[in-house]
Amino acid sequence: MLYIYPNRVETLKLAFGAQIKEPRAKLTMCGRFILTSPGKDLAEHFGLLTEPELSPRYNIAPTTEVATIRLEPGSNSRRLTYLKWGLIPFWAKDTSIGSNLINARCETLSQKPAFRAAFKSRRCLIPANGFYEWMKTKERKQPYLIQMTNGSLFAFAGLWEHWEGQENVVLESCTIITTESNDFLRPIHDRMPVIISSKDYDSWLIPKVSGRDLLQPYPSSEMIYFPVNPRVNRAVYGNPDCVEPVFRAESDTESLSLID
DNA sequence: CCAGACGTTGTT
DNA sequence: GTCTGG
DNA sequence: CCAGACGTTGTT
DNA sequence: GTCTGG
Repeated sequence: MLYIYPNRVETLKLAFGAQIKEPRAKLTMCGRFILTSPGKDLAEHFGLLTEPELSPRYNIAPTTEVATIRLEPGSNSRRLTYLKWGLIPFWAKDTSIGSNLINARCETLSQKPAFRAAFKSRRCLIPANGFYEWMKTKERKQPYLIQMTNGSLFAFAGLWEHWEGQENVVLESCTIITTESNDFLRPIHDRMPVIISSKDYDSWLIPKVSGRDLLQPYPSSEMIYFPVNPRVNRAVYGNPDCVEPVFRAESDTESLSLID
């Protein structure tokens, strides 16, 4: 029909009536994070009974399995399990909706059909040592890593779901809740993931508490961010140099050079 | 009543 | 499953 | 979140 | 532009 090779972009613009846009310099939302602490540290931080086997992950992407902390059914002990990132509601006919539900707005959790049930009774914590945001310029997408000032382990507020497909296929999945940004991140973006203070872990996980009051922007004073190696842009690339700080030249035409 | 959506982010 | 739109 | 695909027919 | 896969 209209797919002609050499001038593919121009052809597609014609095909889809695309407008030519000038991207603006602005950070986008959290859809990628890291978990690098050893299992021993997670066990300590979350009070796990057994020490999990973990290898550091420098580029955790949607649709992959992520480590989560949930309450053991029937008890209040915490357990680490892996869930697919991208929530699949129990009523979904197939799993394709999941990749759209990697985040959930905290303001509407109790109204949205996709999250309402999970918000009542299926909460989790998602351990992380940092998350990525991207600055878009005309030339490139520059990733930034956002962390606690001391680089320590923390936890996103999450929800999870149980889904059953045909032939006994069972899938458990999760989503990360977002809220308005704190003062530190607001100038560059108006949303950020909800981070739960360690003193509030039980309040979040035990669903008898409403939990609404915990879904606040985390304090600015405890956060830092810096530009990192753009190799992290590829979701399949997971080497430690993802978190390598880079010095961003003022001019877009200059290449990036490493600090240190 | 049935059919179809059910979500976020970002743009314009 | 449950809500909205027709 | 970003990267990469984005289509059909037929045949080997 | 918009959807899918990671």
